[in-house]
Amino acid sequence: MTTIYDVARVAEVSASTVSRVLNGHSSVDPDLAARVRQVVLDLDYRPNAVARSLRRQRTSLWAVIISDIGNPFFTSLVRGIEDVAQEAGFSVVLCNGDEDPEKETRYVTAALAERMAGVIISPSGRPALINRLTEAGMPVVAIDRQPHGVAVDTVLVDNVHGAETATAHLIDSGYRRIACVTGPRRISTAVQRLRGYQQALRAAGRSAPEDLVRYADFREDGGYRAMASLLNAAEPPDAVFVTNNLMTVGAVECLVDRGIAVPTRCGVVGFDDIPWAHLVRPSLSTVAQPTYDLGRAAASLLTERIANPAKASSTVTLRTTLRIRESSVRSLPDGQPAAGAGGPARAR
Amino acid sequence: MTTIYDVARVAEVSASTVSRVLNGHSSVDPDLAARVRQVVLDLDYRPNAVARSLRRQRTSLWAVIISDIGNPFFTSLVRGIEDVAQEAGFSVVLCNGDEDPEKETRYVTAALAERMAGVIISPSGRPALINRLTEAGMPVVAIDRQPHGVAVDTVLVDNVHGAETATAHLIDSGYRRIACVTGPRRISTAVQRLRGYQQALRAAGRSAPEDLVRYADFREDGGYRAMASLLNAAEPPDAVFVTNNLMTVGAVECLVDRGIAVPTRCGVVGFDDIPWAHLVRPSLSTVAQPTYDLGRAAASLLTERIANPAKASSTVTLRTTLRIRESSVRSLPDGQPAAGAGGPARAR
DNA sequence: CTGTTAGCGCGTTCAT
DNA sequence: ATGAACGCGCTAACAG
Repeated sequence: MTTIYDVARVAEVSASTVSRVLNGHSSVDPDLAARVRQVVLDLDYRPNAVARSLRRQRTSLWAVIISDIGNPFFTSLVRGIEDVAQEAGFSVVLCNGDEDPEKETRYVTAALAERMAGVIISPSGRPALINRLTEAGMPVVAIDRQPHGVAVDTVLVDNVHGAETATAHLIDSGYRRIACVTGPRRISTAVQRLRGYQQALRAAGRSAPEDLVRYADFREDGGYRAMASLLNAAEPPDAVFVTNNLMTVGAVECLVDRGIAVPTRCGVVGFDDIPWAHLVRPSLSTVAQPTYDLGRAAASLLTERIANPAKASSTVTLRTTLRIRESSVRSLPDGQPAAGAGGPARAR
Repeated sequence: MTTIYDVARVAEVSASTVSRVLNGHSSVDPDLAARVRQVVLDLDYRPNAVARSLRRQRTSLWAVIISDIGNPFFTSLVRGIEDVAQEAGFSVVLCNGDEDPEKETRYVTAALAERMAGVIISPSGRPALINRLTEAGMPVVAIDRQPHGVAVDTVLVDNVHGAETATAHLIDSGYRRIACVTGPRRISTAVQRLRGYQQALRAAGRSAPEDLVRYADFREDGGYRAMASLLNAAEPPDAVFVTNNLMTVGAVECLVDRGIAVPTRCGVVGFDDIPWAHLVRPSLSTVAQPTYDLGRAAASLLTERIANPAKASSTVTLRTTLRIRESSVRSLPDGQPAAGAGGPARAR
């Protein structure tokens, strides 16, 4: 492997000069610089990033620790992060936390050990992990989920408001026993979306009975089981608000398996879009998140934090959008079956 | 940040001893070792992986450069890789090549600069990239796609056979004008699956007319446009074999938009499963790949290659499985509409 | 079994 | 504007 000394020798300059040419921190005689650059090309010299990192005490790598690589919500997020990172001269490495605290811990450890430049994480619960990062002086941005009791830059959506809007829409559509399938109590997102659901019911003068609420794990199977449990109740719901995309898929599967027609016998609104939502029959009404922009916002916060480690931490909240499709509209005022945006004759 | 010297000083030993205790390469007096370990805990000492990598001239990171993080085919693959990597003591960083040669190049450069321990890549075409890696002595495994003219460990599925089976199934179902939507000519996977399609037609004594073949980009939009182009032909097909999952989704969308009933007026078989295939109506027949095992196989090859850089390169080929669902079965022998595995009353 | 010494490849002083 | 010297933190070679 060719080193900076090989380049220096062939170009007949010192290693310092080569370093200066490559990093442009100090001015170098143009002729020398040209000679160096030519030799770099000739020898196909590639600076050793490991040595550079050791010397500079920082790398140009960001760790993005997401909680489930299989969830399409995160893929768009990652694109947003990557685009900003590249502009700022960082490379992004993805770490699949997999909603598994142990895996997540391993990746946090790795990010620390590799002295990465920063971390963007959607924490699956434990505030201790975030603390380990911040205490080590690692620039951190939390995304999608609000860590408890830790001052850290955070990017969220208006979970309460989004859930409220979705639930209000179900009420307006004429559903009367509206259930909610939400995520683990330790995850802020699950709690906030449940709260929005409850507020909407109260605002409409309804009670928010606990027997219509289920706590699952944000996964497909969890959604399926929660829905099954709701349907087995003495008085089953006639609509359900599900607080993430994978659980929504599970809930719909359950309804299909039991032959319960959507939206006629049971209305459904999910949180997070799912890909190919338009291919699913009935097409699913969802609270859509600006995932790409969430990624961009997180990345921007991280670059700022890296540039200025002392600045006060901030929270950015982005707006959600209710996308009404078929699964939540029982009928139009004139009595015809609904065909909302994204309906059978969906526009491309 | 506490260093190995801090630990050495407090434990009243030399830095070498601390290193030996931590790495276990050489035996150390049990009492000393215990003392060192205690100090490590007390000080919360974390070895600097950057310094270690510089000194050892290798890291414990694998780069996994996948061609599209949004394609669920890869997510399961990644899990397989991660599981094996962890057993072997490596961490996996994911790089999203995004079917974009420029991005891919950047990540290959980064993997080289960071002196990563190895690379698993699904190359989006350019053999030059693989060459850059191997010439630099980087252990490499190609996955999903066969690089041209480069001797490198590779993990594939039996693309020709899988495509042949799928096409034969369409023939057996009574379709007569069977089209094929395949991927870019530069990607081996696209070529092989097309060849399987052609072989099946010839084996059935049919010609394989070029006007029923379309080359697209392995993405949803490409599949949509290819299908549209087929339907605009003078003699449109009555069935289509699509060589990857995202294009299959696009093709079905196109059929839905034009009101062409599947499988009645047009049969469809795709390659690669798609998630929630069971929620899509009609449910899609596909050639399923053992994605998790593909990942495991690639990771195993990489560990072997790292352990023995001189060994001859090998190719592992895994079998695919045809999953017949609704989209490819026009009717049962008795004339009733089909309800295959994964049909409306799908078993969980 | 342990400590001393050296050097991985760079970037950054400090002189000149 | 340039070069010499040093050290980032660690592990491997060598002595003892």
